Amino acid sequence: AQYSPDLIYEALNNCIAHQDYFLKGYINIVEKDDELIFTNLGEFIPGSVETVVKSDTPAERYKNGFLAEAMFNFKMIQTRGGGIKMMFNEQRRRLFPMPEYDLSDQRVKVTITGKILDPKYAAILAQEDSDLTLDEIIMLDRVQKDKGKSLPVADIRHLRKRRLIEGTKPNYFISAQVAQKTNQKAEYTKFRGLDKSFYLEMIVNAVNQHDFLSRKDINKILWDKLPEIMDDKQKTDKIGNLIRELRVKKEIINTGTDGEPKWVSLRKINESLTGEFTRD
DNA sequence: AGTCCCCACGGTGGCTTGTC
DNA sequence: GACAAGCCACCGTGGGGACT
Repeated sequence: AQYSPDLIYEALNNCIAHQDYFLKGYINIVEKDDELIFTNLGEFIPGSVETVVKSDTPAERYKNGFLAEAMFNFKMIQTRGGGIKMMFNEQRRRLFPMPEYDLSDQRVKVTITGKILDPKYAAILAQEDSDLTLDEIIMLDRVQKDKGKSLPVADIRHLRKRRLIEGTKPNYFISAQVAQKTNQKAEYTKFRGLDKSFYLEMIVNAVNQHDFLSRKDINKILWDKLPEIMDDKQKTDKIGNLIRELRVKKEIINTGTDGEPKWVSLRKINESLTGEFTRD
């Protein structure tokens, strides 16, 4: 990728000379796909990254020589000697995800991603009239990384109020506002999914068009229409719930077995019955 | 015969949203 | 702020097919 072995060695040398908040010890730098992962045994003195980023403490107080130097050497930042907050701002400038800190197990682990994860996240950062605070960007970063699962309720409320995110737990996603501004409407629809009534109608129509449909058939019909953010399990559950709803409403009925279902349209059965009567 | 897997089915609890 | 409604995820149970 973009980081050469020479740069890594140089960074390592500089790291050892420039540890401020890291205890001396073994420093590991791993380059993986488009990520750089720094690991260093020791304690993170400021306590939490949050306090550093959110406080208005002068940058130099929380300067982290090791990381800043390494990032400079990796050409990830433009100037030497920045603090932790600057790292966040640099990632912001490049429309990349925020640095990921893991402070568990008596070590400091920082993951810097060097690529755009969610185009909508990048688009919202790139907006010229964007008035986002760094806090908000960090929140949005959580949404692009884990659909906001790790965000406290207050943050979710805030983002929703600002119309930066939509969706409901556990499927938050970055809002349509951005999608419209950046001509990503089709992409947005794929993410948001469609009305439930649309899915129900699709099943009913499909069942009407065939003698019967297996569960696999129904899966195949709906799978690509469901939001991209859903994983396989969620899609399976979702379709199961849809089928269940139609069954309860007596729109469809399973004429097969549980193991090998054959879903048929009840309306169609009724029509064919009355049809036979009227024909003769 | 035993095991594994898929799925239906009914039930339920958590969460969000809308309404009053 | 209370309440209902809707949606989602998960559970246990059990039938049935495929495979060994």
